Parts: sequence; C-alpha cells; structure tokens
Amino acid sequence: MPKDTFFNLNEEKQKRIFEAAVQEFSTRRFSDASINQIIKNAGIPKGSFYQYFTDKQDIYLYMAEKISEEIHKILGDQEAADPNTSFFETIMQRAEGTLKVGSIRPEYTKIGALTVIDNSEFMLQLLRVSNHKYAEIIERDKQAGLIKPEIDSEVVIKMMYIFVFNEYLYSGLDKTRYLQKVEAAIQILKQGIA
Amino acid sequence: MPKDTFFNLNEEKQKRIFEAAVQEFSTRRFSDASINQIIKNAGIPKGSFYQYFTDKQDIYLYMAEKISEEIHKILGDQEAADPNTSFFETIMQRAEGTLKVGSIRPEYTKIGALTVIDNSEFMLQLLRVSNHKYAEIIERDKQAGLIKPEIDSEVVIKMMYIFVFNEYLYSGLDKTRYLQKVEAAIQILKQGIA
DNA sequence: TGACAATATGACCACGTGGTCATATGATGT
DNA sequence: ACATCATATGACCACGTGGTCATATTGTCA
Repeated sequence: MPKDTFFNLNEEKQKRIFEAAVQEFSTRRFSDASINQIIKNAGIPKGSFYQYFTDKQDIYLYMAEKISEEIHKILGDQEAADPNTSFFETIMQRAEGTLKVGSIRPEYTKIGALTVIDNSEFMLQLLRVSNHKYAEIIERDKQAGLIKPEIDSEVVIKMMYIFVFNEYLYSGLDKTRYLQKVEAAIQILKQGIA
Repeated sequence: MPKDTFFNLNEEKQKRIFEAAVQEFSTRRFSDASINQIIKNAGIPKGSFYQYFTDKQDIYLYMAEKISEEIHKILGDQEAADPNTSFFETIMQRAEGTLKVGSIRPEYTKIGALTVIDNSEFMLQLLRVSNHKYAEIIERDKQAGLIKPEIDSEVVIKMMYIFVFNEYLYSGLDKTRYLQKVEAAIQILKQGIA
C-alpha cells in the first residue's frame, strides 16, 4: 500500500505516476523493471518516490489493483460471473477479454503476459492465486460431467494458462491470429489430437 | 566460438571455466547471468575472460555445445534416432531423458528450463531451432494417421514444450511426480479432457 | 643471453541499480 | 510574524554490471 503522502497528491500527479509505472512494467518484467525509469517517466525526484512508496513491489501492487478495477469496468457485463460458465467458455471469454482490453489499453495485457513469464517468487505467488480460481471451475465441470473426472486439473491449467498469455506476446497485434490459436488450443484440449 | 587462447589452455583450466559457466547459467537465466560471477567461480581474472571469449553469448554457446555432446553420450542408444518414433513417444523419451540427465548432472536440465523461461531475442532464436524438429515429427505423424491432419502443430508444440520444462522446474527433485505430470499432459493431448 | 611475441592480470571506466538522508520549501495554525 | 510540521528534493552511497587497457609475466626461438 502506498503511503498517505501519495494519496494526498492531486489526481493529476497520481495519474502521472501510475502511467509511468504502467509504461515501465509493460516493457520489462517485474524483476527487470527499474524505479529510476519510473521516476524519469513520471518526472518526479528519487526522494519523492520513496516518500510515496516503500519499494518496487509496493507500486506494482498498487498499479495492479488499479488496473484490475479498470478492466472490470471495461469488460463490465461481459464477464458477469455466471456460475455456470464452463472452463472452456471461461478461457475463451478470457482471451476475448484480453483482446478487448488490449485494443483499449495494450499495455495492460502486456503486463499480464510479462507476469506469467517472470518467475520471481513474488510473481509466482500472484499466479497461484489466480490459478486457484481456474481449478475450482474445472472441478465444477467435472461434477457436471463436462470434463473427465480423472483429469489432473493442475496440468490443464498450466498448459492453457501459460499458452494463452505466451501466445499473446507472440501474436502481437494480429487479433485474428490470436483468437485462432487460442481456439485451436481449446479444441486440442477438448478432443485431443490423436 | 572461443578464441584460440582458450583452446591453448590446459584441460584442467578449460574444465574449470566450463564448470563455472554451468554453475552460473544453471542458477540464473541468460540475461541475468553475470560474467563477474563466472570468473569468480572459475578463479580467473576479468582480463583473462575477455582473452578467451568475446562476450557472454560466446561462452554460453560454447557451454551449450559441450553439454549437448555430453548429453548425447549419456543418453546413447536410448535416443537412437528411430525415424518412426511418434511425437508422443518422443516427448515421453525426452522427459525420461531429462530425468536421466538430471540425475547425473542436474545443472544441465536446469539450464534447459531456464532457457525456455528466458525470453530474450537470443534465447528465442535458439528455441526456434529446436521447435522446428518437433514440427517435422508432428507432420510425419499426420501422414501416418497418428495425429488429426487439421491440428495446428505450432500450438501443440508450444503447449507441450513449455509445459515439459516448466514442470521440471516445479517438480524439482520429485521424479515420480514429474513423470506423472508429463504423462498426464500427454494423455490430455491425445484424448482431450472433454 | 637477449629479443620478441603471446598471454595474464587487475585496476579502472562509465553506467545502472535500489535505497538513504540532510536540507530546502511550503502550508497551517497561533 | 512566528513556529511547527508535512512534504519535496537531489546529492550521495554501496554495489553490481559489461567491457577496456596499460603493464607485468611467461614462453619461444636465435
């Protein structure tokens, strides 16, 4: 959590700092990102940064939180948590959501992709939280008879999750390609390749 | 390619430097690895390093080449290129090979895993080469009717390749778990989960 | 022995990092 | 007008990085 001094700043300055963080964390993965770069982008002195945040994790988490809020606004009803959405649908919705967010704020999806790629302890922890949600969905699908009960959900999530984000990095701006690849991956997961 | 001065060194010193590189590159991914650390491990002065190698890539490629030779020796007949080995068998063999190599020289497999995780341009290039081999195998399997012809091989490789190495990092020393997970992944690929 | 080339060496450079701290500035209440 | 307190600021620190270079050491051949 940023310190009080940060929240006492006027909106404009808070925004500037937030954007500077987005700029940096969407370019380099967390462990490579540089505070010096952030303050340069934001146009604030070094000392001020530490007046506002305790360290790199602090500003990262703040940024992530704000982004998360914004994404929920962008996606709105589209992701309205229908408790009956299957794993496959969830993944597909997620990919479409990624594209939608990406068309408005491409940096946000880049941040997501870099998170998956990074393998620092801090990032792994964040990933575990989100993986947990998918595990629940898969379990529910097993109950519903949509997914074979003997399937190892951990494996499925890893194969899919890593893929979806990695592919986004490679596909870049080519949206059609991206959706095609994700769809192909889902099809493979569903039916197998043999 | 290392310079002549390196190959003029006596075996013992060459070995020491090689081991120092292994030690470093098995601990940190390429972009994070430090030349300073390597020379410290090897017990050679900074100047000497640049007398032997042009830069970090130079020593990395040299090390990779030597490791590759050694692995071929370790695996020997086990990987005797039977041109009829299917994609699934290849992956499984590969996983078993990884374990075998890992039990003798765990550092080598760690280097492999870190390579996959790194996403620097240099590393991506190396990956492309190895991916190409898998693509060929899949195409052959399609011809043989083992794999559905409409499958996007690129997607399959990505899902599998990333998974196999990533899982190795997580499973750590637990060999049984590793083989189980890989087998589960193959099963999923084969039959699908729906 | 002397001369010359190959090699060894570590001090040094410029740069970048995360983080600290003494001081300057500005706002607020008396 | 004054004192107090929150905030702003950038010089500075210790450390790490990749890379260079003048000098010292060694080996080789005449």
